[in-house]
Amino acid sequence: MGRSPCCAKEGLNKGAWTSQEDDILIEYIRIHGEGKWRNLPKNAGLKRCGKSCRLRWLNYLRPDIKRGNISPDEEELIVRLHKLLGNRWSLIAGRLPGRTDNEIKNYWNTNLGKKVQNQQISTTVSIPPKLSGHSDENNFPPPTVSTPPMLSAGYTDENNFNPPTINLMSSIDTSTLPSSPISKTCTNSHVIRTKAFRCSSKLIQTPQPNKCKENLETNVIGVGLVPMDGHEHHSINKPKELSGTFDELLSLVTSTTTGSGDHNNNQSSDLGMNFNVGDICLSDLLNSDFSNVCDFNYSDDNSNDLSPVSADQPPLMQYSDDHRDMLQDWKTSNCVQTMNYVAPNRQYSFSSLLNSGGEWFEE
DNA sequence: AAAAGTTCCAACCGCCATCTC
DNA sequence: GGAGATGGCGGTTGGAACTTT
Repeated sequence: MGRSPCCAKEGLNKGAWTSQEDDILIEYIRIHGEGKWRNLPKNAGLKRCGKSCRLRWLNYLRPDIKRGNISPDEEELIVRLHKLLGNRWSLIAGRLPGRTDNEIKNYWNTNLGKKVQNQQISTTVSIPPKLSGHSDENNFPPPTVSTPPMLSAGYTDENNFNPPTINLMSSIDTSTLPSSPISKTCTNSHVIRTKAFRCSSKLIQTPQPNKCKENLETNVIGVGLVPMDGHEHHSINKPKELSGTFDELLSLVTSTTTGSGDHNNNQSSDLGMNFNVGDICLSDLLNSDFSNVCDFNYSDDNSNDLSPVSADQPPLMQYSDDHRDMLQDWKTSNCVQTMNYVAPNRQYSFSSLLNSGGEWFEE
């Protein structure tokens, strides 16, 4: 049943690699580059399965592998990413330069999994869902964050397309949340998916939304993350390729501990994972455990101020009539799919979008 | 000192998505 | 469009290293 093995197993070495084998593999890849794994053993003279060669290279021999213990910052980041992504180790590893998915997986299975499980048990038993600044008896570092990550890409020029700003603030204190859809979303969490998805870069266009036409200069499915590489400036009339990466989106969430959320630091090529909504549904992200990832502080004023506020951050969104109209537009149009909202000089927070109504994400 | 138990992690395995013909 | 090839992923395993008894 299923596929045949990737290679004939007869006569192949298994188990630990010898230094000679390592040298052969390194030398071969130095000359020929990566890829063609199936042919590599034969061409290189290795008695190994191609997959084994690939794994050895990726997990151990690659020159950019970072050795040594996982730092507390890395650990914290892993926890946060795992809350967001589940067991998608390769994606998590993509946020940790020099770390491999295998290493992170092992580290999780041997360390963090137990810690988190213990933490969750204790949380379930007696601890109210206050997620910031907690301590626990297992010495598990809490996901406290000193600086809220804030992507302020913004819009700089009507003629130069820039993505809408999404502000994701780290580490939520749900005890301050009003009883609102957002809090329900946050506390009723689950992990997005357990299986990695693969995406390819595609040009995606959607029908012009009726009401948003004035404001939507483009029709790009997604969260509107477009690399701000400073090289390519899109014309406002030009269909935009959805070239924002999942990595970039993650950087919004995870920038607090690593600084990787610096949006000027376009790392999209690092992960090489472009995403589109067909692959990574926004609703998936919303359903994920942002409650543990995002930092929202709500004012008690429920009037017009739906924006998250922070003591040391200016309001992320000035909720004006324009915004209310815009949000209404979004609700009544297919702007769920077209969130590349061109609004010069304005910033919209992700949470504000959330607050504007979960009904967006219904079909 | 040695046996037993535990932890850790490199490597293997099967499955799946994408690519290529 | 279909089938096989390929690459990549996450789950699992096996054994070395370490700790405890």
